[in-house]
Amino acid sequence: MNTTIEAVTQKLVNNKIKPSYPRIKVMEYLMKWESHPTVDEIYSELLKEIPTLSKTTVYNTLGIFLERNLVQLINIEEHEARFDADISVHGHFKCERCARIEDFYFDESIIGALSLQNCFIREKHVYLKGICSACLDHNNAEGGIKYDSERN
Amino acid sequence: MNTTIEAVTQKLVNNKIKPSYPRIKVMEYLMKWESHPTVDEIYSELLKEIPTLSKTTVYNTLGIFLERNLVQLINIEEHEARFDADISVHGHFKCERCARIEDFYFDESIIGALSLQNCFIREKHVYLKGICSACLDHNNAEGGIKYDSERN
DNA sequence: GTTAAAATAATAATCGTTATAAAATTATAT
DNA sequence: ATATAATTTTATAACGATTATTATTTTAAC
Repeated sequence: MNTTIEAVTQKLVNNKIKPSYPRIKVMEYLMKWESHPTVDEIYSELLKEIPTLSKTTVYNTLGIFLERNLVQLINIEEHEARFDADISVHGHFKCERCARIEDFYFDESIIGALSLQNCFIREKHVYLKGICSACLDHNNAEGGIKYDSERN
Repeated sequence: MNTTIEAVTQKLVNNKIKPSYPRIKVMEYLMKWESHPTVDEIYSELLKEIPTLSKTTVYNTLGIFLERNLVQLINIEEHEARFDADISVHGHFKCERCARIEDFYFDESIIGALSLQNCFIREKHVYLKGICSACLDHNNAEGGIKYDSERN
């Protein structure tokens, strides 16, 4: 993914968003670090580069990006909005132990079937919670709780 | 589904939850009306029958039910926790127009595949947003916006 | 350069939820 | 039965993420 200032600027301009410095930086951050950051993470990280930045601006900016469908809102935990610049339909797995969020991909035709015929579907969200393989390994090494690891 | 007081009481007792009146009523409400209510909906509805009820009790009760895995938390809209007494893996479709939430079922083996090998998966959540068929019909009758209705 | 529009920042308000502490209820032991 | 302890419920306050409001700054138009 091209995350140069020019490319990000172009992306904003293409979507009729005036490419102000804060906007460029927020988008750049989302594209560069695909960590599904919270507002606070974005804010405190960018504050290092933009000392005058306010959290309101981050909220406003993300609101615009959502409206224009440049990012998607990830709603895994109540009271913790996260943002993803990858707007393709994909799933998120959150590890309850290390809190990391992993992307995963699937054939999106599998959902939205059956009873939902004749609906207009705008958004598809899939998320899982559990313990990631790395944390399972640690847990097992320490002789912790026994979890059934899932094999597909 | 059996939603008599006795059956609900039994359900709580089986899960080592003391079957107090508020708890029975909250569970009964969730089982009877499969509308995925918010805390406020549960609270204001039950207040009619239990005038001394406090919202804290509803929160506490739902918290216990979540812990014991008697209900699941539905996280479709930020700032609007909803609860579902159907803990089977199934999806929710929320109509952006009429706000109704429809259940839908799918083969759960389809998610959690691929990259998530060796993870322990505790929860699977799938939700969609869009316009339901009824609202699409109204919209079309009124000559509103054109949506592509989805046919699977 | 001056004026108008837009974006940003600072501040306050809102609202769902959680925490705390008091009151009421229920269970236990004598 | 009654006193005591434990649990549950209630009332109240606190919290924190988000939103609204207003002022300030920046950008664009003339």
